[in-house]
Amino acid sequence: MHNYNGEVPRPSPVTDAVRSLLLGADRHAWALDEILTEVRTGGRPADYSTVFRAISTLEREGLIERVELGDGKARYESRQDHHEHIRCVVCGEVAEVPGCVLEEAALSVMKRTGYRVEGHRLLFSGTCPACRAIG
Amino acid sequence: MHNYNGEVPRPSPVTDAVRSLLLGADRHAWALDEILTEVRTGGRPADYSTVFRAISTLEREGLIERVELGDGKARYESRQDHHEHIRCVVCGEVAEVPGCVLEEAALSVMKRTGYRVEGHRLLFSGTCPACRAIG
DNA sequence: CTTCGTGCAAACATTTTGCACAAAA
DNA sequence: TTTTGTGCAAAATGTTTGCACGAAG
Repeated sequence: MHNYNGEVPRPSPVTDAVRSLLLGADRHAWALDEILTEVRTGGRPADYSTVFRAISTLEREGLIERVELGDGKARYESRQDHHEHIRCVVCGEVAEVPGCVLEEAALSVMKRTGYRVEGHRLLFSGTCPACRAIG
Repeated sequence: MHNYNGEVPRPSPVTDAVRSLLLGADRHAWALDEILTEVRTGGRPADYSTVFRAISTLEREGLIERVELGDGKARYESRQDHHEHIRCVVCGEVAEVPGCVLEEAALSVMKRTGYRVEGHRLLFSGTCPACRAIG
């Protein structure tokens, strides 16, 4: 494929794989090791550092966003299709909360803090159905 | 001071200092190194590991809570006086958002995910007044 | 004598960077 | 020949644990 300058980009299989994974159909927050595993499962040998650099590029381009959900590992997800998360306090399983409940809260926050609000990240915690069934 | 059993607890200056810092008047989210610095500033030599263990104890007792605000460092704060945070995307400065805007969202989340909601953590991001003045 | 709080150092986990090489421009 | 994507290894950062000692019960 050609870019705007008519130049033919050099092939970058690992970076491309990371790109299509995070911006593809199944969009959610991926940890670095999960991305690596997924890329390798796709038949492509890849290195952690290469995945990291691909992620850094995507982040710099503003296509993805770093998310921390409380387990000490950074995750990354597409900046489109904004949604919140909920994590089970028992097993750590993370699910997504479709929709957004607080776009309208921004003004209130600005009044209270003086910050200009440009985004938010909301993490619910609770107990998932499976853990509720067990415990 | 005596406890319920009439026993005299052994003095634990470092742990006590951490305790009163996080549960004291100036309540906000503290990173481990900030806690260590603060304790030492208070005139008490202390070790990182001791602070860590004090934090672990407080967390196990349910008095404080681990919070991750996106800069790769864990923070801890009192579980009382619940509030949200907002972080400046330019300088990283973290401020608190007084009040809570979404206690009522829990039911909605439960309906959408099937999780029983037991808590939440909301992090706004934006630009703080100082960075807006500079940039 | 036993227990507990602490410091020191090392182990771990995760993220980030330096370096070299091969393939593509 | 120069540039870029990649792998390998190591550094850097932050969290957690093992061990020993000394002070308080």
